[in-house]
Amino acid sequence: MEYEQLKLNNQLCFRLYTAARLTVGAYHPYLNPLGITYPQYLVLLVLWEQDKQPVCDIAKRLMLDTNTVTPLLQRMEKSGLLQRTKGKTDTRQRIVSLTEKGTALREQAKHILECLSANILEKMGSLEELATLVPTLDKLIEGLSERHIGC
Amino acid sequence: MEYEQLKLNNQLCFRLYTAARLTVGAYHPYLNPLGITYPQYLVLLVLWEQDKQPVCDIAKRLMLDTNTVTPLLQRMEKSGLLQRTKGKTDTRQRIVSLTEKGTALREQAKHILECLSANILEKMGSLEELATLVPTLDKLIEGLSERHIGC
DNA sequence: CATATTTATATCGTTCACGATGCAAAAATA
DNA sequence: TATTTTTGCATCGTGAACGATATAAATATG
Repeated sequence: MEYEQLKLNNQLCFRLYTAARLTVGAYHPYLNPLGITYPQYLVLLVLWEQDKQPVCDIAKRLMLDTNTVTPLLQRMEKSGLLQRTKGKTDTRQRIVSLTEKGTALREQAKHILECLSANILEKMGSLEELATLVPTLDKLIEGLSERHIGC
Repeated sequence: MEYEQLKLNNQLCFRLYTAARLTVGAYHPYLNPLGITYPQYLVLLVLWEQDKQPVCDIAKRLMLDTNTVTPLLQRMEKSGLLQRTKGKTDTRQRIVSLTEKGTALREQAKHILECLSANILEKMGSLEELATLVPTLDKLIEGLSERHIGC
């Protein structure tokens, strides 16, 4: 079977790609009413944990480059979720801070994961099995993230 | 811990999203020289398994909608990898068939997975561990794919 | 102190994803 | 057969991702 490896069903990456797409899609019914997208939700998660971070730190946290994060933040600023102010010690930096609206969303987002979990539990039977993915995904991510994002 | 669930590190979806991004990114050094992107590679995988399929079947196989697949195929047609001809029995259909160029790429793509595996093995230590992801990802995908893509 | 390098962010172009919508052909139903 | 519904594909708009490149400020080096 010379081309056995070239079968779609033999490819882990396709599964990751699909699982990620579908999982992000599963957030849509919950995020759409809040007026945010999944990547925007990720930014909010980071800022809810700690407000007032430079673009760079947010990017590092999300393992994204600034050329992805900057426009994302600009859109979020335009929709009133956050503000970007010039850094004081380092004027190159842009400090991102939540607005009231951005802060308030936390309350509404609090139950998303519960709802989602219940939803998936119903469809998959078990949540524990999903939890087993975590350590391996973390190893994979660590192994693949060796491209040094500057900062 | 009222907001414990809203911590980035507690979220499986973020891991899937990141792992998928990084894994697709790992294909880049191999696909870029061939002049194709990862989604285009997926289309080729499908067509290499079976040539001359309607758009719909390809979309179903990749679990994507036609509004994603159609432009993808159009770009691939423009770069000479495939052709889209009107179906004979059903004139609504567009039958997608590989060109010589598209067929020939299979030979060059044959070793990508080996190289990639070696690469990841070096960074992660084990490939078996990655294989353990597969059944769980499949269950997750099946659970989440209940939105009926027409066809 | 002057120059070179690095760093933080931004801009641009291309390619996905995907919701919404449109349209013509096929199939189902009246 | 006439009409409705479904199906297969396409188009449009928006928001990511990401490679390449630019710019100014900070830092390192001469």
